[in-house]
Amino acid sequence: MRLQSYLSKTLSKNSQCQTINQNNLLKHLQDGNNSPQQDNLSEQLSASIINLFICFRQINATVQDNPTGLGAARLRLCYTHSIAALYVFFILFRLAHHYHWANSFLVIIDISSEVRGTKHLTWYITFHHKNIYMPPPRPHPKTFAIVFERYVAAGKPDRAVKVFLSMHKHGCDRNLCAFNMLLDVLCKSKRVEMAFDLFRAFRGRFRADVVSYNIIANGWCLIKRTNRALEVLREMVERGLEPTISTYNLMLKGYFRAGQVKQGWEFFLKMKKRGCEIDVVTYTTVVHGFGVVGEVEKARRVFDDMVKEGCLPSVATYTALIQVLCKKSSVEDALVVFEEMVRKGYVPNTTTYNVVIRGLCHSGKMEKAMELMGRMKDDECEPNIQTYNVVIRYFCDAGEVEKGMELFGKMRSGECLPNLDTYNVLMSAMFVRKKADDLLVAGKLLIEMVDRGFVPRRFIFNRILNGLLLTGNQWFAKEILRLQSQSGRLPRHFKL
DNA sequence: ATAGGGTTAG
Repeated sequence: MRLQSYLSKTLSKNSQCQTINQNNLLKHLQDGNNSPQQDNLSEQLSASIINLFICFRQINATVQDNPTGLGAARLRLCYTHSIAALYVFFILFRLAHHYHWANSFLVIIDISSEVRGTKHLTWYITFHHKNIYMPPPRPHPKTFAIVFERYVAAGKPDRAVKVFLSMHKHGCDRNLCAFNMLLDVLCKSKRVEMAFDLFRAFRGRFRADVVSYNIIANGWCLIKRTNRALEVLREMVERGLEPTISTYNLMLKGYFRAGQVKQGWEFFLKMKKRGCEIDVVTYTTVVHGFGVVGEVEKARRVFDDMVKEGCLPSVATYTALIQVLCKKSSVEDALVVFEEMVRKGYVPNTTTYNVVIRGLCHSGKMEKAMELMGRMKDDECEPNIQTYNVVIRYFCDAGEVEKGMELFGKMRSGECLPNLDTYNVLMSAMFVRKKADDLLVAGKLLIEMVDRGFVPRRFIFNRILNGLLLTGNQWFAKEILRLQSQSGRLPRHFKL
């Protein structure tokens, strides 16, 4: 039992864990009910479990000291080892003297639904409420936002509504805030009609405020129905609610998104004429809006105008302009603006860098892109998952899989861990080359990603299997097949 | 506690 020896070793070494009764934990592992088959755990996974174990202790400790500030870095770590996180959660759950805090629940619900779908969501909430081991008796309101979102993403919006309506049974108020969160989740998933019906039915009861109206108006804008959004705004005014600057900004954004550039521009002029306090966000929206439809000159003009009118551009405004130039003009022009902003004392952030780096990659200037990536640290922003994914993708497209792998190696050892996309890009690149060694590497990547709780698509498995069988690597093929069956991704009617 | 500008390939 490798896991057990791991645990006892780490527990005796790590002072942070000594508050936990080792015997208790080991006994739990021995009777093993309810826990995943621990014999099948790979070494790496066992190590992650330990890591997670420590994490959860720390999360709970942190929350105890300071309920508002979570150990964000620690939390992020949990997300990269979803399976291990679930496992640890349940081990701790079974310990009589251990209890989870509301925030741990929040994290675990989020993780569980990512890995297992919506199957256990209701169970979690019910359990959360009833569990006598948990002194802070009410779930964090944010937990509900996550549950709403997961149900809606799984195509079960009515379940989300149901949970909302039964919130009070789980120890949480059905208040305006929760109502707005539900509306927002529905709107963001483009189920605006449903949100609107709900809104109309309950707006009196929950005393809908500016935020509710903004959410609904924004929802109509998201599905490009600006007329409906406008109606909502009118209604809002009729009911005596004063629109805020963000109300106007979202309307403006809606026009540009719907391709109604002319209306958008007129709306902007109207805002000016009526003496709205136009802010940077407004200008940024317009610059970006013109950019999307390819009106480089107009975007530039607005950018220049704003300074004259006494509104300084922000980093986001610069980012918008740079993106416009990358897409519709040339990377060189974009770089000029980039350097100009640096000269003026702005500090580009990760998004700005990502835009420039993407532009450079797109026009084949990989060295320059790498140079900028190195520069990011000087500006105190680290490359994030998007940065890595873009550069790796373009390296792979150019057939330089090694360079992609090099970056991938950096990711694994650093703060920024690969996601599903990263794995997919790299593995696809390996299939293109069809080298026997590549297939081995791809196979290892596959094992690693399953370990981390990602569920690879069926065809990825099949491709690797085909490749391995063609190159005569029967043994490895068998391993992969076993993995495929464990992830529930076997071909239909297939028996091992 | 809830909304609110800038990043994603073909």
